[in-house]
Amino acid sequence: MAQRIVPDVVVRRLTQYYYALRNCRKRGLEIVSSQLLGEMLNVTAAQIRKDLSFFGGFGKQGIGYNVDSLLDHVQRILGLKRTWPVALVGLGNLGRALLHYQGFEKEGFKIIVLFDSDPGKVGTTIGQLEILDDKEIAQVLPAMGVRIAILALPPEKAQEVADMLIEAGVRALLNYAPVTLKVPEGIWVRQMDPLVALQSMTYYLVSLEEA
Amino acid sequence: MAQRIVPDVVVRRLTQYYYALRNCRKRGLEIVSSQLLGEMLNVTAAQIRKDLSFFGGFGKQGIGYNVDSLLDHVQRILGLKRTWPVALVGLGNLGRALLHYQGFEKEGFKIIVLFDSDPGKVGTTIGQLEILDDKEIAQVLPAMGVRIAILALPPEKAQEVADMLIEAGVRALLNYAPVTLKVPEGIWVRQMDPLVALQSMTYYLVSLEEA
DNA sequence: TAGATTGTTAATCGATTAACAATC
DNA sequence: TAGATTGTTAATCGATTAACAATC
Repeated sequence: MAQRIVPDVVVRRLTQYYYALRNCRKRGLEIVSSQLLGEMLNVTAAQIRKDLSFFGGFGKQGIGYNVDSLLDHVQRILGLKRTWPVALVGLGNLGRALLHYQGFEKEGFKIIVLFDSDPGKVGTTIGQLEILDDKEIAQVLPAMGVRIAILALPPEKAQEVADMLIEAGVRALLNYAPVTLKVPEGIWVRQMDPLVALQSMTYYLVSLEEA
Repeated sequence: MAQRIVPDVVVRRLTQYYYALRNCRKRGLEIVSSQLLGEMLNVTAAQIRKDLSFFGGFGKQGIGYNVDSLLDHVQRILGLKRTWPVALVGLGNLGRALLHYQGFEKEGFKIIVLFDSDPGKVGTTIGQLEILDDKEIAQVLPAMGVRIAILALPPEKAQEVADMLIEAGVRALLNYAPVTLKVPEGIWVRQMDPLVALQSMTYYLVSLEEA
């Protein structure tokens, strides 16, 4: 069956369903209805059923969804049933904090290679990993099968490094640099910019004061 | 004139316009058209005009928008013409990296108070700031007029701390903990979860392989 | 004046919600 | 069987885009 095109907003919600379902499992629930799942996530039951129907019929009429089975399907759809090797570029304060964050590995994202441009850092080792020079990306990365990179570097360097990474086979970028990256079709970028997030909330704080 | 209700998606795009306009100014542009702005941001010119029209008419027919003037308007609308005091909760690796990040202060967000629950950290000082105990939030925060808090703490504690912060006057939460916070109407949360971001990209990586 | 570009209205598109037949 | 809940279609809602009169 030809896969319909799935809106990105649905894919993003699917990650929420994934966490909600794990929560159900932790609570010992065997069956969950779209109703209950919706209450957990503040979305309508209809939306959950609609979203899931993009990928198949996973429930039973009159019953609901088997938590384990649906969780398994969602994991498979999102590609979470494997370990993804990840490149981390930039080992300043933020980069090092990300490297030490346990959550990535717990969820199957394993940082296997580090890059930085600072000659003072290149060649040094953190844990098991040596910091390589940015310039080596083209040389070492393709053989590693890395499709995901985390960018934790200054905004001036972000575009240049992104270009090199994409050239070396990376297809998904988690970008902490406050820059809108220009990437070709077929490359995915998620922006992790705390300033943008704050600056869109201050709008509401102002209108709060005025009210 | 009664302010029409502005969709959140418009507010978020406004932050993008803000950065694009700064870019224009840096490049020495005096005037910019919706066309050019759109090209810089990969949105249509019509959308930019529509978005701006929520707030007023800032351009001149036949000419375009004055960069300085529009930038000024956008800053005012977003509440970026002042300094916002910020509370930071959680001083693990991530919290400390955020504290040392220069970008916040440059953009007018000043971290003025630190909280943590670890007795080993409470009472110690980073830079000018002493780390206070989470339990003191209710006591010290209200007098400070802090409306914005950054949460960089373990998921188990996030909801509890969020509740205390809101009780103490916080209205906007930048949440790095991988938890969907339950907050009352009128409180804004932006989720900064790298795992969710990665997990929604792997979906596309999988379909890439299958293609 | 002629050309350009805004601000706004109308048309289109897509996403969300409601409704309900199918069925467990 | 009666009650519950899915999967799907149709209705609604909202956001984006196109078009164009106004006007610089």
